[in-house]
Amino acid sequence: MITHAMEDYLKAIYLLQKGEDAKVHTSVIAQHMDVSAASVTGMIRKLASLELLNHNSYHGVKLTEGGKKIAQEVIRHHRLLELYLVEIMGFTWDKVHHEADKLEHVISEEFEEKMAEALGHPTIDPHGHTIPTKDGNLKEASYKILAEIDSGRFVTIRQVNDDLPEMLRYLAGLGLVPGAPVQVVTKAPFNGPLCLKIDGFEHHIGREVARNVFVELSETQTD
Amino acid sequence: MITHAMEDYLKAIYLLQKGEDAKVHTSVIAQHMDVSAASVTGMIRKLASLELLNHNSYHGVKLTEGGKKIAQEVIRHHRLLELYLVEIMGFTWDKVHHEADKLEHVISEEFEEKMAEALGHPTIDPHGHTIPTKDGNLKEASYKILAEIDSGRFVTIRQVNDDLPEMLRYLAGLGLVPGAPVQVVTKAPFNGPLCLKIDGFEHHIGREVARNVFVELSETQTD
DNA sequence: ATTAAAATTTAGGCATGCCTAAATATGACT
DNA sequence: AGTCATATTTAGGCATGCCTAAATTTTAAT
Repeated sequence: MITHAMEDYLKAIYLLQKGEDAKVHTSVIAQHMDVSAASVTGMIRKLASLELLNHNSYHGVKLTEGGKKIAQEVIRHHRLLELYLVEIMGFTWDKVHHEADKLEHVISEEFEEKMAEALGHPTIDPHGHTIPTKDGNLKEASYKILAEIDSGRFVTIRQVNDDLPEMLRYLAGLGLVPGAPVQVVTKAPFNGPLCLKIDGFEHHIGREVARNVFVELSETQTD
Repeated sequence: MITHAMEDYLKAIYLLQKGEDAKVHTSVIAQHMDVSAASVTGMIRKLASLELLNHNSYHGVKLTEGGKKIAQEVIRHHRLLELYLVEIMGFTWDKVHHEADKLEHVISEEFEEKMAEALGHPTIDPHGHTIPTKDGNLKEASYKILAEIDSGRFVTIRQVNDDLPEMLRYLAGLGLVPGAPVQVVTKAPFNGPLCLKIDGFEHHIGREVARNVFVELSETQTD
């Protein structure tokens, strides 16, 4: 029996397991899930006994195909829910992460299908993350971090971190949402703020925010 | 902190506490929730310590105002969910009880409000049960049991039990849904079947089914 | 290679919520 | 009032999932 806690761990490990072969360490999981390292070790033992991951003691874990499949299903639930809550129910994009975190564990496959149909089988959630397909395909596009873009470049916003409601409200107020074209006008030194031209207006945002926004370089354009 | 299990107990006790002052006994709760009597005693102790109910040892329990309030909120969630799943998402009415039983504990107040708005602040769920108002008003109409209606009488279907998916599919196939006008043509003796005239056609249903359907007497009519 | 710091695991504990078996209280009948 | 069946509670146990503190392993630095 897969419990909600197990699903949460599998999801976290999947998302932290950036490189396909990279091992994920206990401490990283513990920090991401806000539990003690000892708790992570305990859960790892349980998941390993169910062959949902392989554990190399003291050297991290790696999901098996079975573990990956469950993680992808949970992530599909989560991202479909986020989009459904925004598009169909009228939630603002800062509230949906928390709501989806609870709902993702309890909805049925039929609920998932009804959402997918209502949304026209979407591929991207409100924050720009790829929605895994039903058969478990998840190719996360790898975008660049806005904070690391050179000044002068033109970019398109592609993704924002979804778990910081206040930051999401701030970003929405600036127009920094997926799809928005933006120019990095200047970057102040000593980790200073970025000056961005968004929709014709200049805004200054700190590096911390800029590290939570992911972009794609545009063809250089003159506007 | 109110756990999901506590919410389930409070909901069950509320629904079993038919008369306003009636005590609900341990064994009745145990049977309704499919757990042992000992488990019920344990949970009762916990709920009593939180002053959500009063426990008169060996003589049953009675919800306090606080306990009632929580029960009503859970029931409001459940019934709004059932209607939302049917009306907005396109579920059939036999599937929604199970889905709502899981969702009712995890949705936010905002989720509840969005559903109520989308549905136009409804008062009745797909099976004919009253949806408590936000301020906790629940006047359950008391209908008559179809099995106990005298032959010859005209009735309107008002309510059906929502937790037996197969029976719900059967009833829907017959047209025995809330709002349907029906005549009890005959009742076979020795707990035999009822002959009903529904939408011009005669159908024969067993007593067990007829005990799960609740009706209101119509003005006697000639049709 | 030794040692110290950091990461990880083990050990033991706690709350929740379920169980079975045993003890106890209630209520109905004689 | 005494007896017995039934209902309820108490006692003790188990799985889950978290915790802290102690022991152990790894890794990095000298």
